[in-house]
Amino acid sequence: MATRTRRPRQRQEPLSRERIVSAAVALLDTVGEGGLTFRALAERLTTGPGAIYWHVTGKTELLAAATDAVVAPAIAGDDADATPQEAIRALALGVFDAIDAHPWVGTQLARASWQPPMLRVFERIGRQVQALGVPEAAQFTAASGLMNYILGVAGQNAVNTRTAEPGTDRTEFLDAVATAWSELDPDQYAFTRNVAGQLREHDDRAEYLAGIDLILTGITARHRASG
Amino acid sequence: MATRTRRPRQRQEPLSRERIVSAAVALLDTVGEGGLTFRALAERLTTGPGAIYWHVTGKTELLAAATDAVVAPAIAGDDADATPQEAIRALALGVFDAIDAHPWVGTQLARASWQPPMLRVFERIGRQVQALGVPEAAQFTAASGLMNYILGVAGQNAVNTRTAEPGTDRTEFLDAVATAWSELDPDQYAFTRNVAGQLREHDDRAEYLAGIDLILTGITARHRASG
DNA sequence: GGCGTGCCTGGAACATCGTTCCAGACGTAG
DNA sequence: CTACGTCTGGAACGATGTTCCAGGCACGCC
Repeated sequence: MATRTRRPRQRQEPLSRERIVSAAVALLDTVGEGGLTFRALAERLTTGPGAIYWHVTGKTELLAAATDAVVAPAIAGDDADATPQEAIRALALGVFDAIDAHPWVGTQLARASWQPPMLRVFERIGRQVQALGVPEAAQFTAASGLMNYILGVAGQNAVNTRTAEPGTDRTEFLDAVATAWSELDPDQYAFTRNVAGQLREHDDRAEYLAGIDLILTGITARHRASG
Repeated sequence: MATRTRRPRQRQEPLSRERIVSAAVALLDTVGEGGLTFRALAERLTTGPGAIYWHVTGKTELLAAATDAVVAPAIAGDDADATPQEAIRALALGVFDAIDAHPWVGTQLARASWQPPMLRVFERIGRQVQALGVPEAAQFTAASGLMNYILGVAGQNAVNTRTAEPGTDRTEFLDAVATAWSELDPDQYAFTRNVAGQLREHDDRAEYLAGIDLILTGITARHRASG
């Protein structure tokens, strides 16, 4: 009988950190944030909850790893031949699209900035801010301003997709909110009522970019010869 | 014996929604987000968990009510005689200070925008954006840009105070992060290393306001005669 | 005065979660 | 063949949000 020594356990596959993280991502994508359970994860991997803890310290680390696994590739582009503005826009869009594809990432990014994924974003933004000619003393302010805006939108997108019931479409949800807005008290909420229509029609992505541009305009306008 | 008819139950006080909410705020302030438990809350009110559910539908509503109770008074000022910029700054500072005093509010605001507290902020910001002379088509973008920035900072403040161990001071925490930054790989994280010093010295409040000003500059610069 | 009715209480119980524990299977080195 | 360290997975623990329900209390009606 041939030696079966080289088989990697005769189980299907030997359960590794990578397999766990990718199963977690799949679970999060299909069942949402609340669906990531060590028991559900164990079932998906045909094992028990205890086995997972051998490869991962806990849920916090697992979520961080899952987030990094999704965001890292999304922001990996080169800014070689692009204006600083274009590079920042591209970077911001990378984050946006990652969240759009995996809504749970929004919550996670907002909760765990200063960790690998967002730290990478911060570094990339900072370099472009430098390239923009912002004086050194103002670079931190400019970069973290952009970061905070991005994180704010991240959280909002997460909220919007979480609030919407699983079945309903995103446009239905916006429609519902817009309708609620237009029924607010005309005295107390004059402005909100007024822009309810714009909320209904607006394009998330475009609006997001417009916000980025607003900040970029502010940054460049302030640090120019005669501003 | 005098009639004891008019006494409001001879228990201490008859347990009302207000009493529950204010106990929840007190609990959140002392023990943090994770400390708000229906059991702990019941003990504080010398009752059982079940009684609370008669006045409040669940934890979500309780958190929302607690947040509103803290934020509503914090943003209740009149913008009568102030420039739009000043009014927006004052409003933003109101939110900031509320979060500073009650860190759990940050998480909550970021999670539940489009609800009473943040809706009020949105309305107030919107009016000032109007007063700024922003054309109608761009008002929604400007107002939600500001909102998203505020919500981003809200989330970050919450993260910063949550991450820091209960005992450590905030400056210690910043110091630790700054040190970690300055020990990053010089090639991969040149910019981040560079601004580590600014992170250590920076004033949260001032930095926050600077971000607001950046966006305000962007808004006004864009919508001016020859922009 | 009795007495039912409905608001409100609070303790027990349930389902589920993150996490820990541990007996044992597996492959490898001696 | 045996001993050991790696890895498994099911059971069990403590805590949580929530539901259930038997009972207490004040008030309105006879």
